[in-house]
Amino acid sequence: MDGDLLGSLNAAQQQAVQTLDGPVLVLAGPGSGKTRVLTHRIAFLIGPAGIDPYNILAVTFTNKAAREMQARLDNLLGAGKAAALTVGTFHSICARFLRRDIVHLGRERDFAIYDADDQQRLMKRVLKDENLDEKKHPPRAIHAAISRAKNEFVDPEEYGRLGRTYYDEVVTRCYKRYQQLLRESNALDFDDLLVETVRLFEQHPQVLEKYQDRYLYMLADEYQDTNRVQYLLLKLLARKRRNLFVVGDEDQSVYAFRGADIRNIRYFEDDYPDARVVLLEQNYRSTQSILDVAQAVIQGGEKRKHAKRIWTENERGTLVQIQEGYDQEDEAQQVAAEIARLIASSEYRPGEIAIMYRTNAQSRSIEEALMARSLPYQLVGGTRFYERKEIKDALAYLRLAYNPNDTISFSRVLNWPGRGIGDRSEDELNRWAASLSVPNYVALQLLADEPNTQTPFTARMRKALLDFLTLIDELIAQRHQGDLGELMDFLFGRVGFQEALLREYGEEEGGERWANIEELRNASVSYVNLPRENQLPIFLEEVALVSDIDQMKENRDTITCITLHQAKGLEYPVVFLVGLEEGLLPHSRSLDEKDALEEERRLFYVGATRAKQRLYLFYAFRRATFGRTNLAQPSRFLADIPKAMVKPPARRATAPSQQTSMFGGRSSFGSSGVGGRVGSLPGRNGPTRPGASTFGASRSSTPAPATPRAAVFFAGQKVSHATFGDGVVVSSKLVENDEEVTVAFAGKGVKRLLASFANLQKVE
DNA sequence: GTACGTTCATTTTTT
DNA sequence: ATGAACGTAC
Repeated sequence: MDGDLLGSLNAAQQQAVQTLDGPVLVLAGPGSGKTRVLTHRIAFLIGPAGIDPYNILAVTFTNKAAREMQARLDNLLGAGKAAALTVGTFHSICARFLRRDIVHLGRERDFAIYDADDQQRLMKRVLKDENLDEKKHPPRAIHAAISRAKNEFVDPEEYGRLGRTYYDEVVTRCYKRYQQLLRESNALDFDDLLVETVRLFEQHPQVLEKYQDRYLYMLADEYQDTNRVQYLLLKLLARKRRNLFVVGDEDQSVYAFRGADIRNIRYFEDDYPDARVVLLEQNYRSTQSILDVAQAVIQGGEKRKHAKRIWTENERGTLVQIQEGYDQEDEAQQVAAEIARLIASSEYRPGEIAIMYRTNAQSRSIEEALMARSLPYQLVGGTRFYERKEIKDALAYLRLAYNPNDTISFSRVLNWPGRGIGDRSEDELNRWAASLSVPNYVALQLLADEPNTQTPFTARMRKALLDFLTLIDELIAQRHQGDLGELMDFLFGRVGFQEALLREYGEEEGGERWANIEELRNASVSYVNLPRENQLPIFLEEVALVSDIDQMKENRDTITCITLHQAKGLEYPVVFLVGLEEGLLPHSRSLDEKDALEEERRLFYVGATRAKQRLYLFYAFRRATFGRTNLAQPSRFLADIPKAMVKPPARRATAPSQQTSMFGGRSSFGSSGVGGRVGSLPGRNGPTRPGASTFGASRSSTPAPATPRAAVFFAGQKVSHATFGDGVVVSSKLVENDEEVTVAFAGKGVKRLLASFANLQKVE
């Protein structure tokens, strides 16, 4: 890390870092070192300015970014110097505030945090309670409306006042019931974490003042992605001292769907007319070629208020490459082939390469292609660890041990593993508890304490329910008696977790799921040093608030497969953007809204500017969605890239009689037909000769009909040689009944060998 | 109350 | 294509 604090910064960065008091708005382009500016500013405050880190609050976009910032500060200042700094996402910071002060709102500290899945379940319960048809009122849609309202800081009453239509009325009713159930369960959903914090500050000025007096300096990253509630939070906290330092980039705003509002940048300038505005326009990350392409795409859109002039002193570098695949498998295949080539030539390591896509569903074909070549990769996103059913079930028990009134967790494990409590019993319990207006757990306690009360349960139902109550109470007792790990051991043994999984899923899958549970058990060891009472709550909170990107393993040397959204803030020497087609990027759901379309464009921009040295843009000629294949049109954003900015297309080894060149027959992207190229179907035109050209390595399983023999080796294949040892095939071509293989040997350099002669052994 | 079969929706993007 | 959700049969 940098030796001195300021020497390594340019003039604009220094200006931002050294501003001591007052509001600062930093408008920073991609790769302009804004993370460094934030970190160095904190270091500047703690060091030269002599501010106690206890008095600084930094909001990052992900928990991963928070951890990295702490690590950098340790490097700059010395380990532990910045330990008292408050740094994290809005959500984790608010959760912390609320644990401390939610009692001012007349609520309990031990609240549960509901994630997307919990929210969904709760929503279904609401629709049931309100006698609404799920078909007619999709829980997702209603919940989305509620979430939007919360992000705008609109409560159910106001929502009702604003509403005009029947649908508004339905949402209002659901919103009210939803909040009521949350309250009964002593739970907050993600949005509530922020909303309730603002409410706390507004209703209890003395609490707000406590925080205002503590946080003398505040910093926020990715400011363009803040929503109204987050904006209010910053505004309230900064009102007294006005030392608010925000960093953002309008061109990278890609979270409007969850309420992010670019206008917050303008509001900042309105709220603080004296704000110092710093522009960071120099890019240190990408080559000129990559920046040219990114700029061409972003400038093809609407006019922006703070149009920055991004520039770089970096070299021109390799030209950006646009490439068509026949379908998603071929696209993935070509990507994998090119990656294999880059790795084989020792130019790049797997960890320096990323593949980015619009939707998680696209990862599948990519994964398969990488797997087929034994290329190491990691998938960010998809089904997350903490969203697996068995994990959620285990967590539900743990949550009940902390907060037995948590309705969603309660109903989740009430009859898992099966203990004779069916839908009938559950419905009766729900209704009975509702009639007493108490949570289910409390209702069960009443049932146990007063055996003579009139209840709707048969003797058998009663026994099953009371057994469940005993189980919960044992868990609660155990939580006070031992460490988190011991609680888990007790839980798994008591409910027969492993047996239940094996019974339900069989030997193989059940075994895998149990292995996941063991992994969860392992995670508990990192909490053993905390005071016993804090282990469970802190564990549950972290589990609820970690994101996928936080889980990313940085030290592993693997190719990263990631959505464009999650890729924000990251950088890689080599980036592949795949699926650049109409309907995918821009996504079909954003086609009829101008703002949404512009957001898609920015997403493209974000993806392209992740690349440091090499950028590949891929699209497919046809693509399967929902099991149906359709012809695809190249993304309209590709049409904004002048031809001179991209590398002339690589000629495929399987060149059909007609052209395969992607520009052929078309004046530009986006328009004109795609006809005449069905002939480029790989595998139909004879054998593929792996490695014969950059993108020719499409290995088709279709047998080669008319060639003497097929190639045995392909780019990326690991081989071993008697003299040279282990190596990786760079390329291979067929020469007069033999195969000429170019191999990169570890430590021995690149050799050209004849397969018949060299006795190369395939490894794996 | 489970076990199997059929249907249906699912794909934006996430703290 | 795949999995969740619902239905009918034991």
